[in-house]
Amino acid sequence: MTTSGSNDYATFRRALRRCAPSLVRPLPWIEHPDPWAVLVSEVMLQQTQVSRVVGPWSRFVEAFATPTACANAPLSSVLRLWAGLGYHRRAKALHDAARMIRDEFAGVVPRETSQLRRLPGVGEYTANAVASFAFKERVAVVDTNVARVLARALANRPLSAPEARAMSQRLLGRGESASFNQAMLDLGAQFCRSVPLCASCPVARVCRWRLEGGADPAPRSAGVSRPQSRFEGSDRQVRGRILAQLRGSSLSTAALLARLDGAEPARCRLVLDGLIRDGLVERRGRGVQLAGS
DNA sequence: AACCCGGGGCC
DNA sequence: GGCCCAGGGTT
Repeated sequence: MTTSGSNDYATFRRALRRCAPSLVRPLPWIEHPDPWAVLVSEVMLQQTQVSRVVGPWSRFVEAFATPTACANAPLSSVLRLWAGLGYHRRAKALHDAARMIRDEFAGVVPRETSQLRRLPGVGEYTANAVASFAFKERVAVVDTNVARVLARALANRPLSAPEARAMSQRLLGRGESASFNQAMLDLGAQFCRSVPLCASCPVARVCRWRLEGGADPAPRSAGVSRPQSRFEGSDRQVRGRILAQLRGSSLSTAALLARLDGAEPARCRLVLDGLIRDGLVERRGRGVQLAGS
């Protein structure tokens, strides 16, 4: 069988380390000294491109410099700072996480992945990312970018998520983890993209897919991210419109429905009920407003 | 395992 | 129009 030996791992590790300095992007949360600021960035970056996070992240960490400051604020304030990011349940989860940090962790972001995983909205990826980037714990971070790099450069075959995690931990070796993880993310984001840019890729000379050929071993997000349903005409789109309206001001239900022209009122009411169930919106008299106003 | 959750950029 | 994006939670 054509398994890749430890030699291949060492070769790739060296190549990555050599080009890592040229890969790093000047993003404000990289090497940021405050674990809270790192946690905020990682939650915002879930399924969201880097370019869309920079502005909201800066405003957010300025408004809430500590978990306790965020925890003491109403959810409505957090939702207003979330404008432009989407997936608003993340905003509530982060607010709830801030309250858990305040109440159960003495206001200090925990450093162990097992404790980080207890925070709402923090899954395996985010826990490992915070542990590595904020606390320099020796854990491998596997997101859609890293999974692509592993499948193409090291395996040259599709990888399951568990396989990708195991490979990444092995590739990490004993070296310092934060710069390794950052280099893997940057490589995946800038060269080993969904549509790869092999001609200019700095590790093309040690890439198994490049050397051996064959079909792309990492089509459609390398199996780590899942395909998403259509957005146009979806409930998600209506949810976004409702929250955009309520970010401006509280509204009577009638006024809200009038501002959602194009969507049937019956469906809008159901979507609104969903937002209330999610704890993002609350009723007030005959009207509705952002929760925690 | 399948489904839900934003929204803009890109082809 | 379809695919992508520093994923996580619920059923």
